[in-house]
Amino acid sequence: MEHARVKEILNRNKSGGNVVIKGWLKTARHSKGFSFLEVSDGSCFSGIQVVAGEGLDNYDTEIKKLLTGCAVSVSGELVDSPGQGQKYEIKAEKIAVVGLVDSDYPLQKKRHTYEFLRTIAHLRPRTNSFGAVFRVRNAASKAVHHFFQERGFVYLHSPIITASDCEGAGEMFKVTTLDLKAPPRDEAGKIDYKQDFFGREAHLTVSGQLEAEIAAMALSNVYTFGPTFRAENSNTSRHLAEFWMIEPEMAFCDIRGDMDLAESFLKYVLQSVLNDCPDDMQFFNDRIDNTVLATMESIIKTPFERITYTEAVDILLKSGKTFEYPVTWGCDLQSEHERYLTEDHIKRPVIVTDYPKTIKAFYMYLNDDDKTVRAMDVLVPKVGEIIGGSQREDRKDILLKRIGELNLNEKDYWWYIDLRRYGSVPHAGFGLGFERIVQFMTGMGNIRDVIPFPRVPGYAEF
RNA sequence: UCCGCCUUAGCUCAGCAGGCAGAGCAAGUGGCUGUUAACCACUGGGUCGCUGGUUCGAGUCCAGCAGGCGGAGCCA
Repeated sequence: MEHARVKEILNRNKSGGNVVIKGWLKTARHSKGFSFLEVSDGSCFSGIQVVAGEGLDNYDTEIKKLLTGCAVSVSGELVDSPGQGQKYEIKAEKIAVVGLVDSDYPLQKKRHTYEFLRTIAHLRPRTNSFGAVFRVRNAASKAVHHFFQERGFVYLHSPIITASDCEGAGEMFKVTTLDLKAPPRDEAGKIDYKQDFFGREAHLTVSGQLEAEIAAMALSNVYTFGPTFRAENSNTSRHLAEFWMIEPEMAFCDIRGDMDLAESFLKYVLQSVLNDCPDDMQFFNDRIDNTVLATMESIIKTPFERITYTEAVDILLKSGKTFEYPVTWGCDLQSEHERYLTEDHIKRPVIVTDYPKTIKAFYMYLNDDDKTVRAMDVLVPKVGEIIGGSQREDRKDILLKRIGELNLNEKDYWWYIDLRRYGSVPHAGFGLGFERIVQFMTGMGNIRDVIPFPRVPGYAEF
């Protein structure tokens, strides 16, 4: 008899019949003559209570000794539970002990700190919190693909190793097979990367955007969703050295279409997670952050505010608030500014557009004022910037001028410039850190707790 | 990288005025016929982060280092 998942059993509309489940004990309560075992298989937030009586042939030898964490296979009858707190329970007819635990099993029935659980990342998926996090992460991931697939976007696998050092977004990890103790040198005494694996310097990708633009110029609408690496020495609750990024790119699209896509994307993913993981989301709302459900629902319902950078600066100047970093037109918006805009002033997500060209990347579309570019940042309460995007500069002469102004080397961008020579069209896209959105939905304070195995400066265990 | 706080049993934490190292949970043993972080009793469990200093005496005071956390910068 094939075994059932706990989720399916709990969703049944009536008890009765024989079931087989396999899972791990969340807790075991032993009394004289019988035991209650709560078995979880990760299929949903809740486990199911198993009642084991002393009539079982291995009751004295095995069942009585079961501890939290033991793996079991249970077959029995699904019955209505007379106790409080659960609809059904399983009256065990046979319990096979599949895997015992040593007595130093670190997970207990009480609350653990997230700091401690990070040190046992191989066991933390078994906790309520992390089970819920990973199910929500999965649901969000599924929603990302569904959203784009339903709209005819092509999933593009952009490279993880890149030899172009022109991506320009942050510090990169080097990829090499050279002997670091004695690398080959050229005549000037510099490391000779011609002898390296790729015949040139190579790095882990910091963005798939430029490759996504290539694909968009043929397939019209594409998206990437893959691992991304930043070698920055960032020690914060919002940064990882390895994270997952989503980058859609649309041909024949301007900044307005980009904003529309970003807004419907966020709403879609949030709604999908609410639909797929109601119990997990209820848990986050009850135990982690009692505003997550209300915030998500209001984001889904309310149109996002849209303001320009210039308007944002005005709002900040007129706010009467003193910020640690003073606001002037031309400065980059700091976390405190973004938070004031989205949390205090507008009180919902806001898309800020048309930033000064001096604080944005070379590839963003230059406005007619010659001062601002068609960039857009989506700011949400609590997290701040969750999406950053832009309409891309599709005019070759202006792109070349911008590359010159920023003292970049045209040669490094030869293929990117080529795209502006061969059938160039207006196009736009954005980037989104996947963990940021999972953080936002779950209310988890530290980004290290929404990815199974976090990589941060000084730490890559597991 | 900068600023601040923290580090005592497997976990969460007390401890003070510088004078024998504590509790709850977990684990072990026993008890209990419906539990829900079950309950009751008993037992075992410690390099008080590391190094140095002050002192008759340091978990406690001082310095340095390491690790963790929070905030900031960089950024998604």
